[in-house]
Amino acid sequence: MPRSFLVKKYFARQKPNYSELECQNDTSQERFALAELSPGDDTSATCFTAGLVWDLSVLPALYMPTSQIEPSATPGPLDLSSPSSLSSSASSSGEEDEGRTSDPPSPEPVHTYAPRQRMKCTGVMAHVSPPEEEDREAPITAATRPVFLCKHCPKEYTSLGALKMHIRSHTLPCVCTTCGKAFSRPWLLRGHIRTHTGERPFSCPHCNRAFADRSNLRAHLQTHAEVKKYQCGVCARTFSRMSLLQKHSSSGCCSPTV
DNA sequence: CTGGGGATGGGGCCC
DNA sequence: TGGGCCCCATCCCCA
Repeated sequence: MPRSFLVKKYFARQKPNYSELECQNDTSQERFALAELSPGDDTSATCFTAGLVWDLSVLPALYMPTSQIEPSATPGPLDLSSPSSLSSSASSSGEEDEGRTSDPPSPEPVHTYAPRQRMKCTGVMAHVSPPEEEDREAPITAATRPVFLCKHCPKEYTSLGALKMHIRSHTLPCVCTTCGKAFSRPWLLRGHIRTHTGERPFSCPHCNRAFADRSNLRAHLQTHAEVKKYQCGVCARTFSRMSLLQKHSSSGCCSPTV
């Protein structure tokens, strides 16, 4: 269930000093440009793409030996003087999203509370796992299929694409020009930019309340539902969010969950 | 304490 | 193969 258990837990818990987002794993050789990313720092190689800032010095560096990373090869400061691009293009991309908003959540089955097995947050992968980690389904047969290892953390992937996607969560190449916060994916940044622009392209058909994020609208729609998505297996009470159900369960209505 | 909004992360899927 | 998006999930904060 928790998909963000791997990295950057600190991200949500504490408002990070974004200038410290560099290499939490302290792979001392690996020095990604994010270290230089601070609000207003235009010296890092960044460029605008539809309101996004891409740190071009990061991406190519991911997949080459550090010895090949040539600092001088990174493009010099690009033209960052497009202040209007932030809000305007952000809204345009938001409008793209809006075009797809219209599929309201179909009637979804009510989920009874059967807490899924929480993946162990060990950060230890199969090939280095102690034997007791056999709870991992589908044991990896390292001998028969390629394994792509993240050099920032112990995670491993069976496809390069998946690994590249994962590595972005370390390098955070998408940087907000307003506050300097970095994200792993462009659309995450777009969503973040909406917090600056106030754009809320997702509106509730029931109450016209607007949201900047589709997921939040979806959660909100649950509040309109008579029967909510998450149901207590003991008292049959329903909740709009899993977290509420979990609170409910752990607060004594039902036998405490583990 | 509960319910809900805001913000964010990541895997999977589609093009 | 990569980018974009969907969907689910989580955490924080506030009323």
